Amino acid sequence: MSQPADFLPTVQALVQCYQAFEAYSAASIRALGLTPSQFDIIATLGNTSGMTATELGEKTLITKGTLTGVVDRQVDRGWVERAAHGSDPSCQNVRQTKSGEVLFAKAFPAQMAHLAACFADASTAEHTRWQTALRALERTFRKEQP
Amino acid sequence: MSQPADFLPTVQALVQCYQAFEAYSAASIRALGLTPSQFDIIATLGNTSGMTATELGEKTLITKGTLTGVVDRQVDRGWVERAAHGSDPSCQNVRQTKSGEVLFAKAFPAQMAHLAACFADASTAEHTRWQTALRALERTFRKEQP
DNA sequence: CCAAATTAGTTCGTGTTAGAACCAATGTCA
DNA sequence: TGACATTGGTTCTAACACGAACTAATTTGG
Repeated sequence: MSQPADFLPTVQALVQCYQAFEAYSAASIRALGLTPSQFDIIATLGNTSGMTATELGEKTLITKGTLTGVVDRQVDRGWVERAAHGSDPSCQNVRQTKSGEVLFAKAFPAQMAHLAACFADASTAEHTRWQTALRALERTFRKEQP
Repeated sequence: MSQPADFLPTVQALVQCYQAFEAYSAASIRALGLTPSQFDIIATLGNTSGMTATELGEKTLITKGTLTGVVDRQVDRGWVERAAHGSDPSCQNVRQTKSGEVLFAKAFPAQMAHLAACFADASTAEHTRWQTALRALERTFRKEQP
């Protein structure tokens, strides 16, 4: 049986790594006047013709109850709009407005540049190692789920 | 210069891995009738004679503004208390009550057992790989900070 | 010895979060 | 065709979350 002494360092390393990423990433997003969730929506909707709220929730990992509010606020700001879904009238199509596209065109490259800066001297091999390790660890957490 | 195509998969893997951990971990914490933050406080304060709010915030990575509210609610529930700090009267000593200790004694082992379950067949070598990768990735995010 | 900078906590405003209960429209099956 | 489950969204509640502004107490400098 696995002991806390074995897995706690792993869990702590994961949490600290994620927090470091969050802090680094959020700093630049906030500098753009956005929250992380708002950026997430804008980035996901950018260069698409919109999608249903359910789809948007799946891609951004925001639950549907939360999504209603996040989208509401973006509608208020005029960045996205809810339109009727072509085929299925019970769905809606959430998509960016012109002003949302302008914001996307400014914010997305800025954020990519910010992230690129800290990865400037990471090799391809290193990225491969990271991805392999992270995916294996993710499977560890998922395999126990129903 | 680093391209999004290089580092985005890494970032996505990190976020998805963390989300998987959060979901797995939070499920069992909620089953105990606690929130992740509440558990964090209880676990950090367990088996100690208390600490200052600042110290508690550093260990749990909860910012001080948030911490006031989280501790308030635990005081209401009778799990922790704010006492005067021995030496420095401008500090306080946040510590568990008897009832908090009872909760810790029940909740902490339960959560450790839950985590142990998913790590049951992870080798020591695998933990080492994970920790090495995560710490290197964390440094990547921190080295750019002021 | 007093003014200015620091430190520990609280308060406040805005926004995010999960989950449960809810509603309306659609689909299923007897 | 009519009860019934399913699906897509919204609403509600309780709890976090962060940053900024604030208070009170302690240091530090001159």
